[in-house]
This record gives sequence, C-alpha cells and structure tokens, in this order.
Amino acid sequence: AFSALLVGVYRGKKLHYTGKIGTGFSDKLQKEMMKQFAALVRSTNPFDEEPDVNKPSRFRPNPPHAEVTWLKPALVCEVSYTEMTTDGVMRHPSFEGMRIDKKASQVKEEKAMAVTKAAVKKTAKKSPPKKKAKGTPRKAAGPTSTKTGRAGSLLKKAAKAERKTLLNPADASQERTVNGEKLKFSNLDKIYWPKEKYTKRDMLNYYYKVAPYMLPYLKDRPQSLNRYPNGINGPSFYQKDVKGKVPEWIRTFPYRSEDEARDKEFLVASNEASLLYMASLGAIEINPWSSTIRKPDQPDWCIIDLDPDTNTFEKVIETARVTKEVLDAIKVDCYVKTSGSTGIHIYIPLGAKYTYEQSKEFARAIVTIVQSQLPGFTSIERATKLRKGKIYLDFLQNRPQATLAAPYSVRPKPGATVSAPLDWDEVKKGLKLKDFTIFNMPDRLAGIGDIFKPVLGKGINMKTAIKNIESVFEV
DNA sequence: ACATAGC
DNA sequence: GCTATGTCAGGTGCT
DNA sequence: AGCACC
Ligand SMILES: [Mn+2]
Ligand SMILES: [Mn+2]
Repeated sequence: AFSALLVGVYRGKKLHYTGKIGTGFSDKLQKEMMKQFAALVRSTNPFDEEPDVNKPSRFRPNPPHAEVTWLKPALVCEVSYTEMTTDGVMRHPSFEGMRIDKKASQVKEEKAMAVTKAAVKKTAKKSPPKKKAKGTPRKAAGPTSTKTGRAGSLLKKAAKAERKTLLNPADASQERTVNGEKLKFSNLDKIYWPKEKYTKRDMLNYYYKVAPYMLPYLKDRPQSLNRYPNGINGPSFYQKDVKGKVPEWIRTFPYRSEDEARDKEFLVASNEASLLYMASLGAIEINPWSSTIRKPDQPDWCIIDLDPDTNTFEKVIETARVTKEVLDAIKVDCYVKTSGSTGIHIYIPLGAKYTYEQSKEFARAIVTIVQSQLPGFTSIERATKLRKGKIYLDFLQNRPQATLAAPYSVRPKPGATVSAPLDWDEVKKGLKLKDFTIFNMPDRLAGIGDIFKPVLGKGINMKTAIKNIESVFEV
C-alpha cells in the first residue's frame, strides 16, 4: 500500500508540485490503484522541483520516514481542499477519486471560483509508497481564506475547514447562545498562561473549535472539575459536587460520598454548551469518567497510563511501544495519546461490556508483562517510594469515579499543551509533548480528523484476549 | 462565586 | 456596610 | 485507623 500521493498541475510544460494527499482512499481502492501504478514507475522525479516528502508539517511535526516511488505523470485524480497555503500546496487535501475522463496534460491550476463550484482540483500524479502510514504534511496558514466551496454531492468527505472563532478579541465580557443556552463569558482578558500571555479567551476559543471532535469522549459522563480561576500559576481546586451551584440546564448525576451523609451531584457533560460552561469556570483540564451515566460501572475504555516520574520522555516512548507490541501480540486494538503534561495514555476500547474491576485486572495483566520486559526503568508499585523513580505503569485509573485528562483536553502547563491523540507511527524518537497546543490542534484536527474515534467502537473480546495472553506469554 | 467572620 | 477569608475531592491500596 | 496517591 501507499501512505500518500504526491500530485501536481501543469504550468506550461512543467509539472508543478501542489501537495501530498494522505486521506480519502479506502484500502480496497488503494489496492486497485497500486495495480495501475505498477506500469508507471520511473526512477526520476517528474516535478519541476523535487518535493521534500519528509518535511514536518504543523500537524505532523514528526512524520514517519517516507520513501518515494516516482510515477510517470499520466494519471489524473480529483482532490478537495480548503485553500492553497502560502507555500503553494493544498491545505487539508482529500482524495475524491480518479478521473479517467481527463488527460494529464490538461490539468492546470484552477482559479478561485464562486462558492457553488469546485473545491476540486484535478491533478496528474506520482506516489510515495510506504507501509501503512497516513502522512499528510502541509505548511503554514495562508493569509486570507480563499473560499472554495463544495461541488455538491460529488464530494463525500471533503476536508473540513476549521470552525470559526467563538469570541471576539475585544470585549472582556461576552454572551453567546450555544445549544439554545445563553452563556456568559467573563474575565476574557485574564492571563491564564503568564509566560506566553495566553488568555482565558484563547482557551475558550480552542474548546469551541475542537468541541465537535471532543464531545463523544465527554457526553453523558460525570466530570471531575479541576479549576484554575486565576490561571496555571494561581491556586487551583477540585470540585465534584455541583449541587445547587450550576444553571438548571446543566445535567447532573446524584451520588453520596462514603463518609458524608449528604446528597451530592456530579456535573454531567451533555453538549458543547456544557463543555464551554466548565471551561468558563476555569476548568482548564477536562476530566471525564471512563463510563457514562447509562452504565456507570461499565467503562467504554481501559486505560494504561504511563507516568514518567524522573525518566526522560524517550523512555516513556519506548515503554509505549513495548505496550503496543504486547497488545499486538494478543490481538488487542489500542490507541495512544500524549497526556499533554509529561506522560502517555494508551486506551483499549471496551464497548461498555465489562466492569471497572474487569478492566483494571485486564490492565494489570498487560502492565505486568510490560514491566517484566522493561524491568530496568518501569514499575507497577503503587507506593512511590518503592518505584525508585521508575516509570509508573498506572493501571489503577480503571476504577469507578477515576478520571484522566480527556482527548484534546488542555493542560495547565507552560505552552498551553493539549492531550494529543497520535498515530502509532508518530510514537517514536522525536515525539514532543510540546508540539501539540491550543493553537495548532484545531489545524491538525481539520487535517487528519479524530484519530481516536475507534476507542468508542465495539470493544475487544476480553475473554479471547485473556486466552491469548495465556498462550502467547505462558502465564 | 458565594457564604460567613470580623472590624 | 465593608472587607477578609474560607470553601469548592474522594476512593483505594496499603501499612 | 490513617496515610499516600492519583
Ligand atoms: Mn498520567
Ligand atoms: Mn497516573
């Protein structure tokens, strides 16, 4: 298979590079295309200038190494994209299909058109095959947004442009209606990140932009609020019980704590308005349960939380890779994200089919194997004193009421970092937590979409997985 | 943000 | 009446 | 029962 297509258009006699397409083709279609490509392989670059296929982009800061296979520029395909960047390549390109009706030599740059026609571009091409990665670099934002509309039903899945901004840069206090609820945002000029001078407004605008991608991981889940009303260097506090303290449209989930004989209520996220409401309270971090109120004791995912303590992030990356190998060996799907702070989170989809207890014990089995393979710098001891500074393979977050920073959650850390879902091919030397922030995550999402989505899928078969553990690892 | 204690 | 201060977690593994 | 930990 190939990871991306390099395409271009003719300027006079010269074929000019216009970008790399990494999405929009199915596995089946890819197979057919590869057959077609076989006869067109050539040894030299057909473009006027050779593109750098390994150039990092803003949303793939550390792309997997790609090798190019050049093709004769004989084939034409259709591509949707949101605009041309200042570097002259397509922004958020997505493959829309081959065009057997067009000759390669006819493919010219399209002019900006009215909103009714063509977000479409025809191009001749060649391709850089690679294993299975999905790379799609591009660079820097254009200064204006060249409006390219959608050509109706022709485009099934055009790359989405970033959502527009929620709050204006001028007023310190603003009201907006979201999901039919009037939300008041105040203290918008308050500096939440002093070193960078990022404000509460910056954070709220971020949450608004990513809300559609983030909501599935929050909806119907009780929340543990961790509030920083005066920014990341100010005092913070936890808030779980919101009974009588939130507007009536905010959903809640009743509970009783062990010691206190008082009725309490968790806040439950239900829509964008509730996400923005939490953020407006200074909840920089969003910390949802792993289960929903529909099945409060049955988590949708199992978490393996890698906490580095004194170790380098390189070692955490190595630990994540070993964890992935162990899970691959027993045929268990898993997905990975940066914590946004110092560690890495690995999620295994459970489909709300098992209890927290089962999830925890499954995680324990996995991390026990990982620890035995990396005894030098990992630990599963709960007591920090016994860990001796090793990476903690934390499986104990798989219990009722425990939370972790959600996918795409902002963290109260320098740089306004966010928890960033990753492709496994990005989890390698060179990965940096600080590469993912409130300012570049919306672009990455528009480009590659929510790659964490399978976490909410059908879920693994734990019985089969445990059987595989027994046979593969002889435990 | 809000309740209560203290001046 | 005004300002200062306090409060806004909690279950669990373990000793 | 109390503490440490997340
Ligand atoms: Mn962690
Ligand atoms: Mn942890």
